[in-house]
Amino acid sequence: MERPGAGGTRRRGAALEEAILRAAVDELTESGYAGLTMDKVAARAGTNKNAIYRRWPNRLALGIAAYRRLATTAPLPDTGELRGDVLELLRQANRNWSSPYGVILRDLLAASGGASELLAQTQEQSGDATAAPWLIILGRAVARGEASPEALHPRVATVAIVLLRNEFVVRGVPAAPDEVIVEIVDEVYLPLVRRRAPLPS
Amino acid sequence: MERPGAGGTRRRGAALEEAILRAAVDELTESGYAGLTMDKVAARAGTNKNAIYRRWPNRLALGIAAYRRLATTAPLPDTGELRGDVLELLRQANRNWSSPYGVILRDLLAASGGASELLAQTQEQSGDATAAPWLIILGRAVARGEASPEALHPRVATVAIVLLRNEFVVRGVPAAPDEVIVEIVDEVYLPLVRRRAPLPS
DNA sequence: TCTTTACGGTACTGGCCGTACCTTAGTTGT
DNA sequence: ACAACTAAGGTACGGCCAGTACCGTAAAGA
Repeated sequence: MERPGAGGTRRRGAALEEAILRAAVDELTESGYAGLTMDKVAARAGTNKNAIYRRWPNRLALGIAAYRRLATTAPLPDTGELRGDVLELLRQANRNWSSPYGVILRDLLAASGGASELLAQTQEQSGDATAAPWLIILGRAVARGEASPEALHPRVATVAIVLLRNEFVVRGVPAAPDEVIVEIVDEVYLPLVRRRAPLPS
Repeated sequence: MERPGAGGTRRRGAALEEAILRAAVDELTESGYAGLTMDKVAARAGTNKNAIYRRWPNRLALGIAAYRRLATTAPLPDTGELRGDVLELLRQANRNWSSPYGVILRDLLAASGGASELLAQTQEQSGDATAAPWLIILGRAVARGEASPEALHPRVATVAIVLLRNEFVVRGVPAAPDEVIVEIVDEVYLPLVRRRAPLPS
């Protein structure tokens, strides 16, 4: 459909792989994972399904490979104050998950049937990758005396982002309103990490 | 395949609907939503796809109707102590979500594409239904002086169950280990609801 | 008994995944 | 320069499944 230098040239190897992947990414963003069909990708890349199946074993693998192209990493905020950092991290995630990428990610997770050996290292997976930025900004907050050292625990540190993710899991597609984010921060997260209450009597 | 009184009897109306739904439930528990095909349900109910499509517009609707049959409600725990109640509620949810039902629910949620008008009132949806039991056991805890009145806020009250749900969303199928539940309770939930820290200087 | 309703049977379209097989062009080694 | 190999292109399937169409026929109601 769109061979570059039309005529005799026949693409091979990396060039063709690149074209396929680019076509898959386009299909994914336009039609989502449900609309990602092997025939359409092949047509769009100006090739046929053979070339795809020689590189990826099935549709899911292609979908995941294409998704990896979309995953972006934003720089870690550093506003000098814990509340600002937390709000910014949450708003980044909110934007990201409410974009088409978030929908695609959910579909891929569903398609891989929970047993996400394939998705495994797609960022946001593996827990560590999720926890890392939170531990960093919390570490800075502890140094400033804004947070208690006991908060430097993955389960505690990631509470805010987990609550936000829940909004997407339970309600569907659209972005969480900013009030929700503020509420998570002020009603839950900051009270939790600031100073832990002593055991009662 | 299994008409009850074989021979001349032809089922109609409610009886047939019941048989279809029962067949769909069986298929759903045996093969999950992915394995729920209209042909198999029809065969299993001893009828054909027409009878199904006269009642439900598509596969998803049938799947949801069948799922509703599986959703069970457990009685609210009342151990006389907040920690015990919380642990019990979480363990109930853990059992439920790690059973086949949890997998099916996730598939249905994914298939309805976030816009879950259909799933809407399948329990565990609509927020209120989720928050209600937590507000009740927290209310008792507040009366006993075990928790702070500020904790009687849906966002705060449901933190524990949301964190547990996250375990299922991020990691896949299997049950969360009991240590995770205990950690959620002791590291996050109880510190959060007991006594809120005052704003720092 | 006669009419209406809805079930049963069957066949079909259309979409899509994944595979097979063969032809042809580009690449590599000699 | 030529041969041998590798990988792309073309095309045609098989199989599965959702959803639709049509028709004969049993049950329910008047």
